[in-house]
Amino acid sequence: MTAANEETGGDPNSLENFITARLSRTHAIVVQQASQLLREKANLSLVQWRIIALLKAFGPSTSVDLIEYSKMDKGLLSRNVKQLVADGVVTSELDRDDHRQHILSLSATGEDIHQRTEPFMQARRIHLLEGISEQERELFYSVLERLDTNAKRHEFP
Amino acid sequence: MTAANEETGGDPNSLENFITARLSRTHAIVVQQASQLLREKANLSLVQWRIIALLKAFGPSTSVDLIEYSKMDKGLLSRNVKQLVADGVVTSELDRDDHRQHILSLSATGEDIHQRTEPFMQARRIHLLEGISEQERELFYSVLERLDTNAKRHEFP
DNA sequence: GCAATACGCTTGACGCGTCAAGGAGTTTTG
DNA sequence: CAAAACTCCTTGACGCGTCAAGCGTATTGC
Repeated sequence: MTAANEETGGDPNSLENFITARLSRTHAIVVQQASQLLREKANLSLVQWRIIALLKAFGPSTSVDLIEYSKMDKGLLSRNVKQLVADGVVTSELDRDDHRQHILSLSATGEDIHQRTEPFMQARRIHLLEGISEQERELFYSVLERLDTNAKRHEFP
Repeated sequence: MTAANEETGGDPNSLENFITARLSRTHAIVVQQASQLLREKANLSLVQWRIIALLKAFGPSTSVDLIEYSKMDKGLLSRNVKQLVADGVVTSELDRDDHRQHILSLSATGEDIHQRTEPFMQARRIHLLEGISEQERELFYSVLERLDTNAKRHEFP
């Protein structure tokens, strides 16, 4: 009824909790570190930076495109795009063929920001993956993928 | 300047973004699935369930103990404990030696809830890890750990 | 023994991320 | 060609998770 093993960091029933909690923790650390870097270097949120990176990579896109690429939430995207447009980083123009949607592109400012921040983010990625071999990374991704599908497969029957 | 490879799922610059985004995605899916299950079966949040599981595993503990075990945030813990106490799941009594802290334990109700939900959560874990060998899991954890330390090591110099 | 400091906990405020409702526009269908 | 159904996007509301301020209590150093 008393405390368990404290020295090992203590994973009692070894455990349930564990894989999800473990994932949560690393996720939090990594995201936080990225966010901090972006805030320092460019005063951008991670979401905003992702939008910029997506537009850079895929070129002018609609919201639906970006959602397809990144799987992010409609609402989240909408709010962040709004901010980026207000800041002059992204331009938004009505699609003349379909007035429901807008075509988003990087402005000159946006391109500039991307060019300035990209090196930092690249360095960050390299740093993050330090000591992890190609092979390990592959397996890591593959496990993530299996977790995805296993979790989805269980969404209520 | 145009769209990249759409068929493969499209990771353009292959990428930055990618490891963090990838982690975010799996994290979100797994957490969401767990939360849903808990809400259905016991009307508990994931955080609440973790607290219960920790108290079950480690026995009566203070908030500081729980934070050490789980690395969760003070505030988050405080709010959730408050709720659990209000619901009669957890009992909180003032430490007679140190009036700053309370000793938290599972009530009979709490024990009961744990016993009822544990099997579901265990099944979930097994299901989640299906198709992932012991060895792969080990490596997965080890990569997570390296990501942790790499991310922390980079927090601003 | 009493100020200064440290600790445990609570609270308020904020950003992220998700969901659901609804407006404006487009396509389908009878 | 008009009603129904669908699509794109915005908005409001909510829970999670983090951070910082503050209150009460313990401990330390003078």
